[in-house]
Amino acid sequence: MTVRTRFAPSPTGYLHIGGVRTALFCWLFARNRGGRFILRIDDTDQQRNVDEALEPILHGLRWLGIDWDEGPEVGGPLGPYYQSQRADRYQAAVDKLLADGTAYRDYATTEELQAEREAAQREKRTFVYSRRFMAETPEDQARFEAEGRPGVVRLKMPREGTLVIDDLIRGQVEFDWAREQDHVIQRADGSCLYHLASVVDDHDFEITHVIRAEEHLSNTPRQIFIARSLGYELPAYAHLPCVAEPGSKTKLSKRKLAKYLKNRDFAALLEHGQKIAAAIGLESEPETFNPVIVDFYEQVGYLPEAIVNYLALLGWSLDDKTEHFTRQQLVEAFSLERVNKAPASFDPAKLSAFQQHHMQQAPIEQKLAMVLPYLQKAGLIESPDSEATRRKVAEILQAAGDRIKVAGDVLDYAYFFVPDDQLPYGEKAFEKRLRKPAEAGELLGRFRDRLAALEPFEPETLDRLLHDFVESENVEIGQIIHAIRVAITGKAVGFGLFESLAIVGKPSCLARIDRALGQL
RNA sequence: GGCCCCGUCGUCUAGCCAGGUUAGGACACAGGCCUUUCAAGCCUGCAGCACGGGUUCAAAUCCCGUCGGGGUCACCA
Repeated sequence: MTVRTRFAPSPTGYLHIGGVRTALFCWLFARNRGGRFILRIDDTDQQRNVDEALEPILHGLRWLGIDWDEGPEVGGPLGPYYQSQRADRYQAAVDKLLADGTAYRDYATTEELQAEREAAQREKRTFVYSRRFMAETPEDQARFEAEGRPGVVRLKMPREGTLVIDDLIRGQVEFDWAREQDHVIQRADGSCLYHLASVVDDHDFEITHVIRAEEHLSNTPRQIFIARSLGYELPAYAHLPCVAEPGSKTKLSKRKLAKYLKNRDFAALLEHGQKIAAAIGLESEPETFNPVIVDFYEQVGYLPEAIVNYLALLGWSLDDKTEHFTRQQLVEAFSLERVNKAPASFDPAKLSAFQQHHMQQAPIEQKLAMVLPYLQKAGLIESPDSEATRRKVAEILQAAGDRIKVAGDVLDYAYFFVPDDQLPYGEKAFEKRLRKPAEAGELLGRFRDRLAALEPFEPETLDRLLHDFVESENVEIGQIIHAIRVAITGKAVGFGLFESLAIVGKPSCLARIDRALGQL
């Protein structure tokens, strides 16, 4: 039997980090078993523009390399894959349920239902609908309709016995049928609700394993009831623990950004992103730019491999030591048996660590491709295709080594691209390294003259030059080196000074030193 | 509140099913080394079986209870 799994997002306009973890596990399981991964769009309740709201979700999944074998844009033999286009299938199911007596037409008003619910609460008993307005005969139906009552279709749930669900992750879970509600499956206007639609689609799409978040565990009895009533073979169920807030066990939510900002690591992650967004002129309001949303990571220049690796380890592990996986290794190693039951909280610091690790592994060519768009968007380079630009950026990347953690970090090195007369100086650094030390100006002036005569202008020759200089001047290297760095880069920190000077080039180095000296 | 689920360092986790480990790893944090700065790297350290009973020669592991946390209780998905 071919394994078939599905991920069923609603078109909400964004891809949530918790949602993508669910999608990833479904995908990994299908790929591990040589099966198919299906994308289904749960748009039964959508008024808005579905295509527009779906686009970021499809884009995010693609970016992460979570590809689907059937679904939007790729089609498939069992489509359509949009619930909004499958109304006839749901109607057929409702008709069958009605005919078999496992569902009924109900004419209770919202108020009447609410009254029953409150009464039950007062008497401290579990609410179950009295079925007072259940139409058992065509006569009942005619009467209720004559009264002008709106009718819906409800499930006629069993009122005794227990259900045992064999969950692949949680083991056997028991429910009392008597506590399950007669849920509405079809509204008065004929539209069908999620539970009915989901069960019908899982059957039609031949889903073998329903892998989803824990929040659906308590929905499972009614879905099993529907499936059984329709004579469907049940899929296997696997309920994943939820992805929780940083430092908590509560489900991660897009809306609680203000709360998460109290977490130091989370705040640092967002702030880092905002700095990059600002430099490339990207809007960064929380609706769209937010570490709970996958887009954020693409926008600031994370590696999809790093996100996937981190997310895979949120609730799953292979053993006691393996942490770093390639996509292929994950596919080979993944199994539902090793998924945890307890919620796993999202740790921004650990995500960053994975990003750093994967970035270190990335070849320079890949980093170059990642980084060029940022320089271009920031207006620092004209064309990313120019050979001279590529060579220069590659040199910077080489010299920067591990300092560039996300692609957007390349903007920390904007000083290699700005015109000499527009180089911004860090005020504190300039004060400390150039203005305050009494000898800094004179020393720097004399070093400038040596620099002017240097040929060739390379890291090795620069290194020798400076060491000769400090020896002949009889000063400590610390007395001059910081002054040079600030004069050339405007900053107190950066990668190797000699590489920096060589990349800036002799004419610019001299111009920048002259300008700094002029401001003392 | 009812029902369901869960509980090992601050966080992600290994170990639990088949009882015997100095309870292992990673991130974070602290200190050190390296060093022209910042990173990186290397070394060291800090820190955990929620609690209480029971079973047993022996319990993180099996059983019972308590406490704590989470999910869910829609004509949302």
